[in-house]
Order: sequence, then structure tokens, then C-alpha cells
Amino acid sequence: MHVLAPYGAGPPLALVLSYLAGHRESQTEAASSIVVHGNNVGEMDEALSQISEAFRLAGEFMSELPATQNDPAYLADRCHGIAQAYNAAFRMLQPYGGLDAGGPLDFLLLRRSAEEAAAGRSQFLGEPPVQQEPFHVAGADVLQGARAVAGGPLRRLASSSGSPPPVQPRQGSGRRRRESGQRQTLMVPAQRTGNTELPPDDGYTWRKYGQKDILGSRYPRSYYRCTHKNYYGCEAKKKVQRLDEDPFTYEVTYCGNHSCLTSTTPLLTLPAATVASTTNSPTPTSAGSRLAPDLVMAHAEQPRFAAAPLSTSIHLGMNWMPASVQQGIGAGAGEGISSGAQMNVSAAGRDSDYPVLDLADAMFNSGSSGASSMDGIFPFHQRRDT
DNA sequence: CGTATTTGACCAGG
DNA sequence: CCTGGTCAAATACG
Repeated sequence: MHVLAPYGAGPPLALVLSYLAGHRESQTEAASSIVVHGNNVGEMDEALSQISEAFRLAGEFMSELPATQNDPAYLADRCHGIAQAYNAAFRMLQPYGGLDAGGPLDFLLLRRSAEEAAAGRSQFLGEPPVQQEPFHVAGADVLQGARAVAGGPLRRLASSSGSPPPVQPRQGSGRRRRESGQRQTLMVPAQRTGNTELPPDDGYTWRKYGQKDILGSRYPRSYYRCTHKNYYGCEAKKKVQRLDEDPFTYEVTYCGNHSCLTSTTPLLTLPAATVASTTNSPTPTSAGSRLAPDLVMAHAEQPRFAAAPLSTSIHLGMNWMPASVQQGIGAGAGEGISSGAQMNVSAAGRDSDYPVLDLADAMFNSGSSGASSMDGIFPFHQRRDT
């Protein structure tokens, strides 16, 4: 697959688009498999037309990309539109056996920023603006949110206050405390495997760099940063803390966005043809990315279509987007893509709260020999300076 | 042996 | 000065 330019520079979107466009052919195939299940012709037709629409939009989008690539807001809208179409199809198809194993899984969530939506750039959205709310921001009503969500589907907390303080990280010899504007908090139910519950995995690979006892909390807070930081300066971080009152729920706060494409899954094979042979070999990379049984399972159980064209998933590095656009998507993005294989119709999030692009989780997984191979792939590798 | 985690010290902000 | 966040040496792990 031809991958776009360096991360952080070229729009990863291009990848998505080529991906989508590349799968137009598969449309018919998808259609036929749908028909098999369906018994409501009308609805099937609807779903199919939605899928067609999505493909069409994607193609359109792709062709205008050269002209619009400098307009992130527009691109975001386009993505949303496409995602909407897929989501619509998904909803229609769900009764016929989507992988709805009980509760939405939020994968790659692309949420448009509030401003953006408010600014009325949403001509694209066929749907009402994101209902933004189930919970309050950390600090405020977290607990309530936690309670509400515990045991339930993963949900996103409303992103933090409207105006991030424009604190300019300043350059010091010592430790800089960076204050990335966007941060968001999620309440995540603990993964339970047997009788041990472990902190949630979100599909990214994190490296723990600290732990602190927090005043007034029974459990310590752990600090993680993206494992790939060293390779291409991915600044994403997260804090994880167990809730006192509900130890089965973790409060996860993401700061910063991934500028890397993470992957815990096998290589992405764009051309539909090659996918079939790509078996899924989960590649837990480290403690940071232990498999997340619960989150992944629902999908893992999913029968792999013989030639499932849309069966890998990509984490998009959205770093090239201005903060205004990516606010709120960032690191918080994925919840539980750990072993790929989704973005079939059924994987598209259902909640329409956020347009969901769960595309292939891609890229490098080349042997995993770690650094050395990475170096080859990412010349812009930059060692952490100190 | 290289990489990830642990853990106390250090730093910055309030 | 207290607290949360980060660093980095020591340690564990594979």
C-alpha cells in the first residue's frame, strides 16, 4: 500500500480515501452478502443505497482532495458525511446480525469541535448536532458519570471546558510541563478476565512513566505516554485512575493527540484481494497494550468474511489538523481496537453522536523487532532529546 | 541485552 | 509549601 507522507505532515486522510475508493468494487459483494441475511427488501435497499452513498461521497471526496486538503474543516465535514452514511447503513443492517454484542464500542471517534459545529459548517450533517453530554467533565460530576456508565458501553465524557488556557510551554532546561490544550476524560469499565480486572486498553500502545498517589483518592494515578514517542515524537499521553467508589471503572484522561499511527494488528492490506490471506495475529506489544478481551472480543467473534475487504482498521493520525478541528478526537480516539478487523459495516459506531471512522488499523508491524526496523521505516525518527 | 515498569526525586504552578 | 506531573535510575521482564 502506498502510504502517504510522513506523519504529521501529509494528511492521513489520503490513505483513508484511497482505501475507501479502492473498495468500491467490493460494494457488490457486500451487497450480496447483505441480501442473504435480509428479509426486508425495502430496508435492504435503503441500507444498500446508504452504502452506495458512502462510497460515492468517498470517491467525490477523494477527487476533490487535492483542492481541499488545506481546509481541515471542510475535510472534517466530508469525513463526517461519509461516516454518517456508513453509520446509517450500519444501523439499518444491525437487526440482521451486526456484531452488536451488547453495547456500542466507540472506536475511532472523530468528533467535530463544538465551535465548528456551532459555526454552522455542518451542512453535511444529515443529523442533528452531537448531543454532547452524558457526563460532565472531570472534576465536576465524574463520579456520577462513572456510575452511569459503569458496566455499560464506553462513553466519552464531554470534553473539557471551552477555552483551554493558552499556556505557552516554555523552554527550560528542566522539565517542561506541557499543557496541551485538549484533554478529555472517559470513564472506562475495567476489563475483566476471569477474576482479574485490568486497566482498559484502547488500542494504542502506552508506556507508563509515572505513578502518583492522589490526594483524596484511594488509588494511585498512572501516567502513560505513547510508546512511539521516541520514534516520531508522538506526544499523546494519558492518565489512568481507578475510581474510589467504583473500582471497576477507570477514569482515563487523554492529553494530546497521537501523531503516530499505532498498530497492534497485522499489516494493513489495502487491496481487498490480499486481505483474505492476512490472518489476524494479535500482537500485544507490551503491557501497555495487553489485549483487551472485552473490548475486542465482540469483534473477534465476528465471522471473518471470506474476502472481507473492509476488515482491517486504521488509526488515523490526525495530527496535521489544527487544534480546532481535532479538539476532542485525539488520543481519546480509539477504544478497544486491539486486534483489528473491523470497519465492516457493523463496526461503524452506532451512536451517531460522533462520526466514526474505524478504518484499518494499519501499518507497520514489520516484524516488530522494534526500534531498528522502525528506524528504517521512519527516517524522521527522533530520539528524545534531553 | 534491550525494553518496559517501578519508584523516589525533582520541577512547576497555585 | 503542597500537589500533580515528569524524570530517570534501578529494577524487572522476555
